[in-house]
Amino acid sequence: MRHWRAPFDRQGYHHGNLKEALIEAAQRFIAERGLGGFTLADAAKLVGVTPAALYRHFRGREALVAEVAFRGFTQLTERLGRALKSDGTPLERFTRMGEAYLAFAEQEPGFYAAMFSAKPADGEACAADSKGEKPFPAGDNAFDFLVHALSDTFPEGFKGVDARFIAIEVWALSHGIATLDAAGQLPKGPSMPDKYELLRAGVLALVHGALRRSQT
Amino acid sequence: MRHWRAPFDRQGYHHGNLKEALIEAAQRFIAERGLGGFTLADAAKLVGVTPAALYRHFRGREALVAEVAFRGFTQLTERLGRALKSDGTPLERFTRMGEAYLAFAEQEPGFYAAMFSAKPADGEACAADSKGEKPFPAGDNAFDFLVHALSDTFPEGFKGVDARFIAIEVWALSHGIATLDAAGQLPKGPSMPDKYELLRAGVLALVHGALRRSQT
DNA sequence: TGTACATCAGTGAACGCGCGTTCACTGATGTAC
DNA sequence: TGTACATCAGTGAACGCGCGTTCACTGATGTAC
Repeated sequence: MRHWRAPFDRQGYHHGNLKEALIEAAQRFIAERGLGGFTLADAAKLVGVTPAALYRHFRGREALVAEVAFRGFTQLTERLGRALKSDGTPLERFTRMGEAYLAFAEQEPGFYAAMFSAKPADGEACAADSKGEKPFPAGDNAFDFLVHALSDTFPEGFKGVDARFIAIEVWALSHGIATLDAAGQLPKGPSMPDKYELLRAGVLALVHGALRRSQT
Repeated sequence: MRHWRAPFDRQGYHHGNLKEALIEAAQRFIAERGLGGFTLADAAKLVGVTPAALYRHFRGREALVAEVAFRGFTQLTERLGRALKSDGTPLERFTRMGEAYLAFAEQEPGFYAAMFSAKPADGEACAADSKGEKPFPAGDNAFDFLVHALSDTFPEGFKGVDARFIAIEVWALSHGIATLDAAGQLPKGPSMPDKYELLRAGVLALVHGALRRSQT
C-alpha cells in the first residue's frame, strides 16, 4: 500500500542502477573527505545497500576509485573539447580550455583527487585495465588532446619547439593553480588576482614566450 | 659486558632523542607510502619504541604530521635562500630558486606531501599552532620569501604588475611540475624535456612575459 | 497465459586486522642536602 | 661522596572502532516451453 516514494527510496530488492550510484557516491565522498577518507561502507550506506553488494560490480575499493578516475578523465576531456570548439580567436579558445580545466578541478574535486592522487610505488594496480604501458591511458588521451589543440590553434607552429613542450607547461601551470587552490594555499586577499586571471596571464606568457623564443 | 653497539640499537630505557627520531621516521614513511599510508605504529616500531611513547612528545598523529610539514617549510625556505645567494645574473639566480624547489620536492617527498596535502574542510586543525589567521604560516613565509626574491632580483619592477602576481605563477608552475612528476604523470620519453628544463623555460617565459606585458 | 527454472543482484552475519589512543605502571635521571 | 626523592620518558596491555572483504543465503527477474 505504498503509493508514494521517499526521495531516495529504493522500491524493491534490486537497486536497478547500483554501479552508477556507487560511482557517484564515491565521487561525492572523495570530494568531501579526500581520497583517504573515503570509505566503502559510507558509499554503500548512502546508496542504501549492504557493503557486500558492491562486490557484484567492482573487484574492490581500488577498482571503484580507478573507475571514478577514469570517468573523471573522460569528463575532463569532454569539457576541454567543448571549450576548443567555442568561438573567438585561437588564443582565446586555447585560454578558454585552461579555464575549463580550472572549472573542472573546482567543481569536481572528487574526480580530480581520484585522477591525480600520487600513488605509492607499486605500479601493479593500474596495469590490469591499462593497455600495459602507461599508468593512466585516459590521462594520456587528455594530454594528447591538449597537444592537438595547441597544434590546431597555432598551425604556424612554435618555431621548432615541440608543441608537447608548451602543452606540458600549460598543463603543469593549470594543475599547480588547481591543486594549490584546492589545498587553500593560494595566497588570497583584496589585491590578489583570481585564479582564472592567474591562469589566463600565465598561459599567455607561456605561449607568447614560446612563439618569441627563437626571435631572441 | 656490551662493548659493541648494533647500528640502531638503543642503549637503555630512555631513547634520548625520540622526538627527532619520530619526525624523521614519519617523514620517511610518508615518502614511501603516502600521507594516508603512514602509521604511528610503523614509526614507533622503526624507532624501536612503543606506540604509546609517542604521546610524550606529540598530541597525536595529526600533530606529528603538522610538525613534519613545519620542518619541511623551514627546510624549503633554507634551500631557496641558499639559491638566492648564489652567483650569476639575477635571472639565473631566480631560475636556480625554481630548480631548488623541484629538487626539494624530488628529494624530500615526505616533507612535500605533508606540506601540501589537501586537507578536508574543517579548518580547526592548524588554527592551534598558527597565529590565527593563515592556515600554514611557514608556507606563507616561504611565499613571502619568493616575493622578496623577485623584487630583489628585478629591482626595476614589472611595470606596474605586482611582484606577488608573478610569484604565484612561478610557484604554481613549480608546484604543478613537482606534483605531476611525483604522481608519475609527467609525459616522459626520449624527445621529452627533463622537468628542470621545463621549469627553466617556463619561468623565463613567465618573467619575460611580465616584463614585456605593458609594452604590447 | 501459466508454470518451471536458470540467472543474477542483493542480504546479513561474520571475519581478521590494524589503527589511534588510554592508562596505570616502572625504570632511569638529575638535583638537594 | 652518598642517599632520598621528585621528575620524566618509557612500557605493555588493553580498549573500541571501523575498515575491506568473504560466504552461504535468498529474493527478484526474465526466459523457455
